[in-house]
Amino acid sequence: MELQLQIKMNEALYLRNPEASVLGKNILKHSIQLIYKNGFEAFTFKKLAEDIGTTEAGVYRYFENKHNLLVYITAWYWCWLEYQIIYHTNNITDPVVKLKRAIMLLATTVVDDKQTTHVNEYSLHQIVISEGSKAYLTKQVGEDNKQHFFKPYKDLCAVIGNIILECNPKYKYPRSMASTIIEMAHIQNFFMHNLPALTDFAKAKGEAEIIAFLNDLVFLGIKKS
Amino acid sequence: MELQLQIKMNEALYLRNPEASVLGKNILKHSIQLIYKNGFEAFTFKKLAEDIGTTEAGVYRYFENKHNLLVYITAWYWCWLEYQIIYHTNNITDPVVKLKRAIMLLATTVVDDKQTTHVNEYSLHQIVISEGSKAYLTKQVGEDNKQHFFKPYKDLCAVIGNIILECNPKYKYPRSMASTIIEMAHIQNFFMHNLPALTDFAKAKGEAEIIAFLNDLVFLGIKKS
DNA sequence: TATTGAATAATAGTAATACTATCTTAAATA
DNA sequence: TATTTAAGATAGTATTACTATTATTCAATA
Repeated sequence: MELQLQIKMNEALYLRNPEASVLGKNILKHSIQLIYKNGFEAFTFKKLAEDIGTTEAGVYRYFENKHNLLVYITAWYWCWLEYQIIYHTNNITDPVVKLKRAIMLLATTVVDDKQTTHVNEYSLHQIVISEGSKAYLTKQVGEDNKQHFFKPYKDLCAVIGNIILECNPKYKYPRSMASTIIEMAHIQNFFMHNLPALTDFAKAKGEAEIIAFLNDLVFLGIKKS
Repeated sequence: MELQLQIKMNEALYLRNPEASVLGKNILKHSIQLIYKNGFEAFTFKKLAEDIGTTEAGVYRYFENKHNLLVYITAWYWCWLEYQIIYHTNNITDPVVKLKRAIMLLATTVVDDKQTTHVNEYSLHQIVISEGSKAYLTKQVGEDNKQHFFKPYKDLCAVIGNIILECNPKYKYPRSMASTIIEMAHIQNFFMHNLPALTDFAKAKGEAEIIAFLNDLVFLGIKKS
């Protein structure tokens, strides 16, 4: 049996649902490829269209602009990751073990998930690391937020925040700690690979060390006194 | 006596030293104004030139492109901040007090420094919060790093990392902890103002709470066991 | 079978962006 | 005074980020 994991996205993010047609799925697949390869700045709908074998106008029928497409694919990633975390912590009772598992999932290089043929999760994870924050670091963040573009990120943050509260119901900053873990899992990874002087991690065994650092940070930080 | 604080910047960042001429200083001043007001995406050399009363070509004689200008002004900020931290922790002997002071300086809204007439530190601080990471979140980060564009950030990180080591010489992640503090001082501030669900801070007494959170994070994290 | 409609393809066009080039003038310096 | 240097003025180009229009395909419905 093969389950098709379908993620329901905010309709305000697109003009036409990209997961509901062949062209739409191609737009997602090739966007992820191109942004991963050349970065978001160099990414244009024209290049994307050429890559797919359609026209610029074709892409514009799905997404208003490339910013919304970036928000879409990062939001998709947060949804997917929340699902992964809930799935992999499902019947764990100890919240400490749960939180450790969540941190591991956040900080580990993702392997491509065959359930979603039109999304390469590995590339998408790398995009979230390098380009993810550009989705909200804009002047329109307020407008975008009103349209609930960032709900998937907030939901993930809430899930992790709640595990933190399970560990220590008296901890005062569960959501800030959660967003710190999420951001740092990515930023420390980026620094390790690109600006290693900002970290204490060797590229070789990098990920394990990032996880150790985050575990240290969290469990010492939220410890009951 | 008025001391003129002169910050010596990496020469690879500019074509002509902007701090050495009236036009150059105007470019810095008005860039900061415009980027603060409209964001980096909407910022163009044409608009900047119009704002100053010069021509696009005039601006291009100082900076190769707007990316380098962003790197320049953020690097300037890191230099300035490092100076502030060193100045304000100068004759403090207790490293814990030192570190607290540094965190406060990192997380507090900056007041404009009258010593530097062509740089509005308040606006620049806001730019570093909202646009700062775009300086390194690019495909050229490797190239830029080879030219030492990010040295000021690394130096600041090293200064804070060393204070951390003074507090606990055995702590394993001084640099990652330092970059975490720096990044989080800004990101939590951004989230608090724009995506408050990702934090536990009320806009009202916000900054004090961010400082409390960071202190918590750091001092529990680096405590000798 | 004919008709409709939805998705897509093909083409064209525009304003703005991110530059480069060249020429002139004005000021500073040797 | 001659010469270098900075700045101003103007023009031009390829690319980007769109919008608009028309034509084609194909499947569902009357």
